[in-house]
Amino acid sequence: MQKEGFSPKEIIPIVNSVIVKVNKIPLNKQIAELEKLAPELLKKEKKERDFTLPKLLNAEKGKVVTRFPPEPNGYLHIGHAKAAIVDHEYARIYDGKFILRFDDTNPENAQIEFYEAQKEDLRWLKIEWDEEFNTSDHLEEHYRLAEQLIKQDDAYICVCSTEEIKHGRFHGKECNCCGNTCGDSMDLWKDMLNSSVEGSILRLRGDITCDNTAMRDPTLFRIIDKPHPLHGDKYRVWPTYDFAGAVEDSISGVTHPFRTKEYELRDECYFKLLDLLKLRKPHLIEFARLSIEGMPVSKRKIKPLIENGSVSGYDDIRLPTLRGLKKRGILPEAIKQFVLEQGISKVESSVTFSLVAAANRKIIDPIAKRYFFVKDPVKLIVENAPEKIKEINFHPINKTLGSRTVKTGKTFFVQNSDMKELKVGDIFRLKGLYNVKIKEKNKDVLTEYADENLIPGSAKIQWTTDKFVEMSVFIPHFIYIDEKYNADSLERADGFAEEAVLKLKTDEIVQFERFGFVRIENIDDKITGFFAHK
RNA sequence: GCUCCCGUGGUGUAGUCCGGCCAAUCAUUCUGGCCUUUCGAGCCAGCUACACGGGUUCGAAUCCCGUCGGGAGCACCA
Repeated sequence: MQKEGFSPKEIIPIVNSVIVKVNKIPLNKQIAELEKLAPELLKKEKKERDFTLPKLLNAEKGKVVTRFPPEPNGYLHIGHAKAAIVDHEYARIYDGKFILRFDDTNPENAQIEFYEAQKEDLRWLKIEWDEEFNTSDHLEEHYRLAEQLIKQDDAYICVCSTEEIKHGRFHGKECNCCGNTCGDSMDLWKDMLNSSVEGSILRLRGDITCDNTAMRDPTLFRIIDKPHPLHGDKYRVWPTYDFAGAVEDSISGVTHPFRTKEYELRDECYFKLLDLLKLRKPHLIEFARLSIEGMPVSKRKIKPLIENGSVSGYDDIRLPTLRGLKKRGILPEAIKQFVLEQGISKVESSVTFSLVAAANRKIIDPIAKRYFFVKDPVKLIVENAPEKIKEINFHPINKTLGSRTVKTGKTFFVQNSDMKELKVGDIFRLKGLYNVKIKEKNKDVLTEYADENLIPGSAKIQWTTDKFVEMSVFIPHFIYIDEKYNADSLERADGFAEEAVLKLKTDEIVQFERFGFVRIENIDDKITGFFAHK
């Protein structure tokens, strides 16, 4: 508009006067007029939102490299899944490379079993990596770079106590070690590596008065005299996260490293280190941690529960670990969908589990077989019951799932809660079978056969015959409420399932009609269910 | 205390960089209806949001200043 010589200032008054005129016309005439002039403006079309991740800055097809850098110190949870999925997804979108890197530079944390366990978790998520390595395998290179920093006098050895260092950093005061020359530091560094000196650390010469406290001469290397799960006693000087993370991202060619936003303050340190080392600088991106309401992710909260037996282990269905989610019948595809829906914003938020459930339901509803499970069963007798051999489909729409055949007599079991809703004289339908009329409600419920025609609006409830299978379904609830462990977080629903569930195998996810989606597990020949969601 | 990040309906999220196409997206939840031999799915409708206060501008969710609220960091843990 301005290009054509008009300015908004000139046009706005004209527009305003026209609006006044148009508004004087009755609404229905306005609509009629618009219908003639531009009918397309009257339709409001629904926009579809796609859940692809936003474009990456400085990204070129074929040249994007991402990485997922877990510390092998536990099983992966939904938070890891977010990082891994985002990393993996970007590499895929840009035809790039995705690296799995174990950040195992603290022998006190790294544990041998978790290298493989985490890979299993990733494979279950259907995440494949193009390259895999351990940061601990690059230690010699880290040492070389450390020495480079010392030679440049950009780092120095500090032998002060933790307390002194803390104090100095807090008040922005240098310690005496800061005056160490590069010669001094190099000698002390060699001592760290080769002798049994204790307590020395290598510190970056940052800025002890910097507003960003992460820059107040952060620790780059420290001594940890503990055998490493992969390298044993070979090394005792280990890089900290600040050093190892920056260096590894750079030298392994990562172009777009992602991390959670609690590291944001360390960005400055990250880039300063790479500057001093004359290494390539990747494009760092931070996002908020992902947390699900009532399902804590932190080890601080989960570990005690495992140790005191409040939960069965890291695969407890109340936990947001990948193993826990798997156990309750959440599919990896649903987790991926859920994560991508959340995107990579920096807003700290707590998401309801129903978003996970919705994603999962969308996938399993069309393919999950339906079965009858009767919670808190009561006996139901049908007078004049015709003996039937009835074939009932496993799915209302998806006929390829087949059917089962049930032989019925006059004894059934139905849910106590359903019977409470009905009174003597009511007619309801044994779902898939026929109608019955309630005659008496005592300990058992006495009914009589009441025709087979469908009665619109009547209750249709699930049932079993007297050939039932006793089983329990475990239902998870919030494990933490207001920062407190919820002792009622695991509910057990006991009841009778129809005989056909005996043919189910471990890991099958079915729907118990009017109950919910349940993953089946055969434990010691006893069939058990784990509740996923409604 | 200091520094940094964040603030869009009940819950998430798009839009914020680069002001106008935003009487604000999509999902989920909830409510009502339709449909259905499930309380599931599907379909339709509805509710509810730019934290607050100033400023800049013809025009602000978007830019500036301030306030408030939430989070993070101030580790020899990542």
